[in-house]
Amino acid sequence: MHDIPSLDARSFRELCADHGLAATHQRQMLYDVMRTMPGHPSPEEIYARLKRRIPAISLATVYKNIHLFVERGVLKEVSMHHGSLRVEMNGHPHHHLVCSQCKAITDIEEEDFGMLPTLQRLPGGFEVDRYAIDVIGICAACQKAKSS
Amino acid sequence: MHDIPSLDARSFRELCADHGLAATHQRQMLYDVMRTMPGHPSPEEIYARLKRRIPAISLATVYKNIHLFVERGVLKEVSMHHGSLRVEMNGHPHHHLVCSQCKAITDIEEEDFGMLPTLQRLPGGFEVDRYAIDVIGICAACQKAKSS
DNA sequence: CTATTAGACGATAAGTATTATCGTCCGTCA
DNA sequence: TGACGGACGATAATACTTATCGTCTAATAG
Ligand SMILES: [Mn+2]
Ligand SMILES: [Mn+2]
Ligand SMILES: [Zn+2]
Ligand SMILES: [Zn+2]
Repeated sequence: MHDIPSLDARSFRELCADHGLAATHQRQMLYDVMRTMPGHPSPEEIYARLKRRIPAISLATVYKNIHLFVERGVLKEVSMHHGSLRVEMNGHPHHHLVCSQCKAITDIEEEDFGMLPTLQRLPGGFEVDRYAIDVIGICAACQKAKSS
Repeated sequence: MHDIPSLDARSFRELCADHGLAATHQRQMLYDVMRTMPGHPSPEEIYARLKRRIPAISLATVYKNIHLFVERGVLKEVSMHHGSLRVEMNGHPHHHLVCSQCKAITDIEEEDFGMLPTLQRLPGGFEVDRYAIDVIGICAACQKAKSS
């Protein structure tokens, strides 16, 4: 278990430049906080942490910039099965195990997953970017709870 | 283009009995309205149609019974990429093409899709029910719009 | 037949998540 | 040193959903 190193200002500026964004202090702190949160944290959770670094930050700014990051392709949205906005901080290509009981979401790396469906042709010329696969089922914890 | 035949009261009673639900008039009309709506209609859209048949119906009743149908397995929830509750009325096993530009969602039948991923083993004994696959990309309309 | 009771319903208040608005501030560049 | 445009924070507003509660209804027990 090693800490995720902080992104330095230089690389963050580059990241922003690449995506046509102004590199503000709030954005860098937001991005950095998100990078260090595992799983798929909610805007509120992100906001709570970010506030420790920038007490004056506003929740609206969090929402605005998460959306901005998603629009510009810095982050991917992964809003399924939650009641709120989520973004993907796991950089590896991966999919999700979704427990239909407790709604828990677990990452599963693409390489641990088996083969991808090989799609030959698509209706009306749909241009594929990627596959997002949810494995719906019951997690181990909920199985145990049910059988008891 | 042929109309979807109305579900008769007898079969609806059976359906409800199978799932441990009281077969009320409101529920039958709700189910019947939903059956005849293509795609993934929102609660509001369903409510609007249902109101024509039962002017006194309440939106709360729509929500309550959609949730009930989902809980009891009469319907499947498919809340991805929308800002609101959606259920799947397409009975065939299928997946979705999702345009990342305009957010349009199109069904794609499982058999038209290619093979399913063959999952060997699952982390910690997750019990698989089904796969929900979203093909993320750009729809034909948005491609045309972009290139123009 | 009543009386009882367990949902089911409709109206509506409340709650959550999200977005829009707006006044202000700050860094960049003429 | 202004002027400008984008970003920020506060907060009002919105959209969606759920909780509450009084009433109704259909089935059941007496
Ligand atoms: Mn993930
Ligand atoms: Mn569908
Ligand atoms: Zn679970
Ligand atoms: Zn599109």
